[in-house]
Amino acid sequence: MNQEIVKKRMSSEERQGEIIRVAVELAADKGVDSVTTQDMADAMNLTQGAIFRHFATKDDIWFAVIVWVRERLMKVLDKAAADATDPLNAIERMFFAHITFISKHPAIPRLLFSELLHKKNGKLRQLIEGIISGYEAKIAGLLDAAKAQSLVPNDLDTQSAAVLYIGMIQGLVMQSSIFGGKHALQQQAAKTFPIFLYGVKTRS
Amino acid sequence: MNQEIVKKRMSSEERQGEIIRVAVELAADKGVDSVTTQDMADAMNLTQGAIFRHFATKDDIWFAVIVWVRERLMKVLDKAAADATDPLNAIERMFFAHITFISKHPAIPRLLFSELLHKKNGKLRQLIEGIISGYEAKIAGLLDAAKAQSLVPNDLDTQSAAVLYIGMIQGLVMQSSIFGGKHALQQQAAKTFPIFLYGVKTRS
DNA sequence: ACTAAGATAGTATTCAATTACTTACTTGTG
DNA sequence: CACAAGTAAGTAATTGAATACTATCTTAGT
Repeated sequence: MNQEIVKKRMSSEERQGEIIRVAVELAADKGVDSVTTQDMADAMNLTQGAIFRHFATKDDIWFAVIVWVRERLMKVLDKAAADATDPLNAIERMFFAHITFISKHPAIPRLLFSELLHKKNGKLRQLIEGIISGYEAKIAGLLDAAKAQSLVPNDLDTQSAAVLYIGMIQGLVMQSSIFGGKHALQQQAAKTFPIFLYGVKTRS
Repeated sequence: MNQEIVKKRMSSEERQGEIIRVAVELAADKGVDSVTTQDMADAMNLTQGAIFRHFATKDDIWFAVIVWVRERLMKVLDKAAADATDPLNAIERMFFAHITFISKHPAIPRLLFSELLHKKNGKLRQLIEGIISGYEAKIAGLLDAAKAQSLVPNDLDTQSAAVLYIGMIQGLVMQSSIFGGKHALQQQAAKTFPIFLYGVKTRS
């Protein structure tokens, strides 16, 4: 009648994947800091000790999670930028791709912007910093390109504009985490982006 | 010769104040979640148990801290807005007052945007939500007033602009927490605000 | 039958909260 | 005024619950 729902012994590689998946899921519900290895084990019908067959420390799990996020996010963003008609359009496409990505994985911003980041300066913090500053540089770079095409004014501080761009995403996430759900996020994002764009564009 | 540096028994009211002060201080260094009652006790030459003469639970301490923050912040913002020449100028003054406030108390954004917020939906979360949504409403209200004076276009979505405003602050804080210190925050803020303003203003 | 995944049952540590007791301040009453 | 009684703040030690990590045994899959 039922298929075997409970697949018993998995390879370590498979398990690592599942642990990452489950960790992301749980972080979305409870916040990164309060996810315990016991929670993870429960969520995948495993004992707590078994987790450590596949990761040496809990930090290693979060590290793997962030790497996973980076790969997925970068792929999404690159794909979005690829079809762009001009640099400003690339930013717009990246923005909405990012918002869609967050809608599907609400835990992501929490991971990147959590206290985890502020804790002791380990590899984890370095990794996250790299992602964020790389993202910022990418946006600033596109704005520089837009400047060359006179799409944005010459005196625009592209780096500051990139900070505003990142902040816009953070603000939207926080907003939707306080009030609405995912749907609200998309709608709100669509209304907020034009204001940013307007602030950056050259006046005709 | 010396005044009595070590004042022994304080009233519960005084102690509560000191606990709040010390909690804010420690949160700035170590992050909210990793401040223990022992840390607080150490920082004020008291035993850990004594803390609980003045607060029933640790959550109550954080609640009191947030209330304290709300009062201070609101006072600063109201004062800034009072001298304004027009609604847009009020927003600008509030923004820089806010940034200055954060420079002086680096723990504040951490408190408001920490995981604390996302944890179980207690009074704490409700309080923080109230502060943020109240702030947002205030900005949106000023923008509506600006609309009435044709300082901003009629079709501006003031609520979305307020989201962008809050996000701008978040982005700046994160930026400075990753890279520079306090000085960088002020400088960066001064370069970022005009972009926001430009996005909101009516074009002549 | 061999190996690696998983179970079971720990250990060590951290931390909020409590308890039993002590010390300092305050106040009502003779 | 005096001082005994009461109140409130502080201490020291402890408890109990989490929680990351480990050591040893068991078993499934090849």
